[in-house]
Amino acid sequence: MPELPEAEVTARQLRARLVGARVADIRVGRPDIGREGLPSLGWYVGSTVRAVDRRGKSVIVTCEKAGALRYLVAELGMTGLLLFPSAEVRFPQHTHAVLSFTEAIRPPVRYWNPRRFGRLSLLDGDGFRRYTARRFGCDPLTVTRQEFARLLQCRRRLKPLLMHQQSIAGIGNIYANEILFRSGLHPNVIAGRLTPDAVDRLHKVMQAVLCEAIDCGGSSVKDYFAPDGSEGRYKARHLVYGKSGQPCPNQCGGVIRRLQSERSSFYCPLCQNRRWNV
DNA sequence: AGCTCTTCCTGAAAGC
DNA sequence: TGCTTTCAGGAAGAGC
Repeated sequence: MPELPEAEVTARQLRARLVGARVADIRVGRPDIGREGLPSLGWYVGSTVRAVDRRGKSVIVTCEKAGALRYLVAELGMTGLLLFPSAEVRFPQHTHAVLSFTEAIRPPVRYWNPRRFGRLSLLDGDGFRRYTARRFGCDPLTVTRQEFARLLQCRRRLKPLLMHQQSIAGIGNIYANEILFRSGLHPNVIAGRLTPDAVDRLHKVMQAVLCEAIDCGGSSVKDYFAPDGSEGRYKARHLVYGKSGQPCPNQCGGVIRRLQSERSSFYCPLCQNRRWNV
C-alpha cells in the first residue's frame, strides 16, 4: 500500500517523464472516482505539465494553461497506483482514469485503484490551498526537530499520532511499525511523555527509514509497484511488519507480537517496553 | 481532547 | 469441490 516512500518514487518517475508535456486528453471511467472538481476535466486538455510533486501519500500534477494553474491530485489510498503502459496489472478493469499527451515520447499515465479508497481531485489555486491545508500536516522528511517535538506535546498515543495525516503527512501502518521498532518505542506510549532523547531519536529514525525506503524504491507489499512497473525493494528490510511470531531481529530473545485490538501493530514487547520513555 | 466504531470497496484466504 | 464468510486497510465522520 502506497505510503510516503512509494508516493515519492511515483512522483519522481512521473516528473522525469511528464514535466513539459502537453495534455492531449484526460478520461475518467467512473464519475465516483472524482472527489472534487470533476466538471473542470475539460480545462486540462491543452494544458502543460509544469510540476509533479508529492504531499503526504498523494501525488500532485500541476498544469498550466494561458498563465493559469490547476492541480490534479491523486490520492493513492490503499491500492491506488499511477502507471505507465509498461506496467501490467492483474485486474485491468480497475483503471479509472487515463491522462495522455500530444507527443509520442510522453507515456500516458493511468490511475489504477481496485478498492477505490482514495480519489482524484481537480482543483484551481484556491481549491488546492484549501485541500492541502485541510488534509496535510507537516512533511516527515523536512520537519525540524523543534517542530516535531512541539507536535508530540500531547496526550495522544504515539503510533496513531504518527499515522495522523493532519499532524504528519505520509506515514502509514508499515512505516509507523518499522520506525517505532527502530526507535525502541512502544506503539501506545503517550507522545507527550517521551524524553527529549527519545524525541530526538524518533525524529532521526523517522527520516532515515523513509529516506532509505525511497532509495530502495519503496516497499512492494501485495500490489505496489512504481509507474514503470518496477518493484520496491525495501520490503526485504522490514524488521517487524508482518512478522508476528518470529524472533526479534535484535536477538533480545523476544518474539514479535501483533496487537489484535488495533490495526496490526507489530512490535517487540521486550525492545519496545512502554514503560521506557527514553 | 482523544479514542472507538462504522462506512467505504474488492480480492484473498479461511471456514464449512 | 464450491460456496459463504471474514478480513485487510486509509481516511472521514459520528458518537462517547
